[in-house]
Amino acid sequence: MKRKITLKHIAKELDISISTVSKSLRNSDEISQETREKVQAFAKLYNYKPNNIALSLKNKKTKTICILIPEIIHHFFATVISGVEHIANQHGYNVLVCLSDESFDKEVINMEMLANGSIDGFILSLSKETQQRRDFHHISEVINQGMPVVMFDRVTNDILCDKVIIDDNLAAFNATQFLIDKGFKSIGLITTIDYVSVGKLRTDGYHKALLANDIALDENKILKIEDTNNFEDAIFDLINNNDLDAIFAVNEIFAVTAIKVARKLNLQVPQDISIIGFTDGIISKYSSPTITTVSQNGIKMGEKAAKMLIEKLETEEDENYEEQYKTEVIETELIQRESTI
Amino acid sequence: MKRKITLKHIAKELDISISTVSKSLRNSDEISQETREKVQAFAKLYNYKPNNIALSLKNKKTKTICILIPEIIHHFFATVISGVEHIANQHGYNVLVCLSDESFDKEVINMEMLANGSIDGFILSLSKETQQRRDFHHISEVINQGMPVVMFDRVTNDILCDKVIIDDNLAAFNATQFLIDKGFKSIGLITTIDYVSVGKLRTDGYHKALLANDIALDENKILKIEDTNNFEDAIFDLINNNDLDAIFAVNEIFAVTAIKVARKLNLQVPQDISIIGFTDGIISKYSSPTITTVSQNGIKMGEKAAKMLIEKLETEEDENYEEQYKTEVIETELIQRESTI
DNA sequence: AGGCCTAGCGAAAACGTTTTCGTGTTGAAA
DNA sequence: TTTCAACACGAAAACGTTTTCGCTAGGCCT
Repeated sequence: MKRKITLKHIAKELDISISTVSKSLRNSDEISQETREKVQAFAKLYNYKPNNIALSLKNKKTKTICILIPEIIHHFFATVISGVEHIANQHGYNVLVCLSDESFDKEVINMEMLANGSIDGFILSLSKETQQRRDFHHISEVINQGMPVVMFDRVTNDILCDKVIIDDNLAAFNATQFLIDKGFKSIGLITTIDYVSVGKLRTDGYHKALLANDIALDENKILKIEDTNNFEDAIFDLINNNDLDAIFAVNEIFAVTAIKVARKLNLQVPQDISIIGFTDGIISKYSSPTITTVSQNGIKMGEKAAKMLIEKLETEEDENYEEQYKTEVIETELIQRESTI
Repeated sequence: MKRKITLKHIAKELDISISTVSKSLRNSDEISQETREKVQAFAKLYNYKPNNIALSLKNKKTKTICILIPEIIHHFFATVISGVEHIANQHGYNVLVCLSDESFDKEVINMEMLANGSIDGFILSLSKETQQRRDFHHISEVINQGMPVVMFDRVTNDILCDKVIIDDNLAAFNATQFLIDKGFKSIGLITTIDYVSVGKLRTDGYHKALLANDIALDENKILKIEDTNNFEDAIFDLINNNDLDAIFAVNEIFAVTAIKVARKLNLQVPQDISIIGFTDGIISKYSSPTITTVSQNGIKMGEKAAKMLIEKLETEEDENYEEQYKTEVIETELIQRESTI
């Protein structure tokens, strides 16, 4: 078991000072060619690699960013991480993944733990509980300490920072309009309860589309799901009690479950009822019928968020540039598949 | 923007030495009650938190582990990360996620980058390319430096370290036997090319089951897929050219595609043909018909791997305990759903 | 010969901790 | 009065770097 070799070891072995070793390795012209070569050869031979922790302490930069998300077993978040990792890697950054499990406390603890020099910045998406409480002190605290934060997807207006979102409202509007254009008038909505920001925005988009086309809003045709574990019966009732000719669901699971329920009710998709989902995940692609959906490009969101964060980190040097926060909107796309006519 | 406060600041402000501050905060009885309280109050007021990097440098422990996987947009790996994160969090560790993108080079670079004190240990699953090359020098090097490594799922016998696997061979045997017990004799296999370790093991299990039941092995009924982007036609040919009454697929995607192809060929699943998949992911659960599958408990694997790694890290103190490597086998389960009769 | 410049190197501080080992001041015992 | 222990605290080393600033020796110019 070879222990890691340090500058000190090299210095002692070659009988020169630590400074000389350090400078030789960085090819400083303060040091003679001869000495440089000697040191570099020795370092290579013993496979010297600088200790990152020491560097971090010295430079006050860890070259590590944290992505804090509600959960990871979720295709969308996984794609975001993938995008973040990709860009981070390109710029020599590592990615720490932290999970809040949709819990406010875990979110707070994680942020406090890491705000002590462990990382250079945060990319985060709010937990449900945090959105419900509307308590964001932990985030503003971190920002106040001078640590850059980029929020994505589940964001809040209460915090000033860089953000990456999709236009949930518009995307939902377009999806609903798409259904209306097909001639449907009785369009159901399967959504989440309002405190989930994106759920609310999508619901609003649905409203707007109906309004724009003079279709009366019927609350009976709107299902707000709270318990994400058991909602099949609720969807059953929704479809059974209303004479729907189309459904807009705010996520994949709701959409695929709607298809399943429709089949139970002897309704053919898309012949008898059209269904549109949200999030172009693996389910939409492989379900049968495949699902028409609003694609929410997680990879792009992750990439954008990482780029914004890293740019902030690298330009931070200039003390005298003034803080400017941007909100980037990633465009969505309606991917037509088999679940709509 | 409040800059982070350090021991030095507190010392200067209170006009005492750094040592006294440090000791006071750790409640050392070397320091008078009075001083301790004063310091602690001050620290609390200014929200002092020790700098983790400095601690890491001092303790030569980072309380961070890295999970290095081929990709993250893959339900199984996401569940493993989730399991790892869960246990790591419980023990006060952070999780760095690194992606090899199935590339040997990226795997090597990542490991070399992090083996310089950035992390305390690795949890890893080999990239395809690494398995193909059978070049594991980067891993043995890291182990030689005294850094604990736990491999999971895609492992190799060429490296001695802790491992967490499922019994792929047995699981495939059982799945095939399950089909045989249903009375099927013409069973197709959709698998990967042999250098993917788990693919080979599952193929072997299929062989064994046929052998044990005196069913002749027919190479025509075995499809080895290399290009994971375009294989639908290959599956079409497999089903079309052989009179299969069942199929065992070594992953979800192959299974769901087989169902789709079967439907194209006017074969009803499961009435005309039964299909079993591998990996209990989101597709199996939500496809229609839902897919009978071998559940490979990713969460458990992640948890187990994290537990093994952390145990090694925490007991490493005792220099004189001798290295002992274990291989843990996580049990699989055949989850019966609608794709088999 | 004296002065100055430069090449080549080393000492030391700094990053923020923890910890070991003093050191000075008490008060009490001898 | 001397001695000694206990108490309360500080100095400094250590972790592994980078970087600023000095220092020395040699060579050149006047």
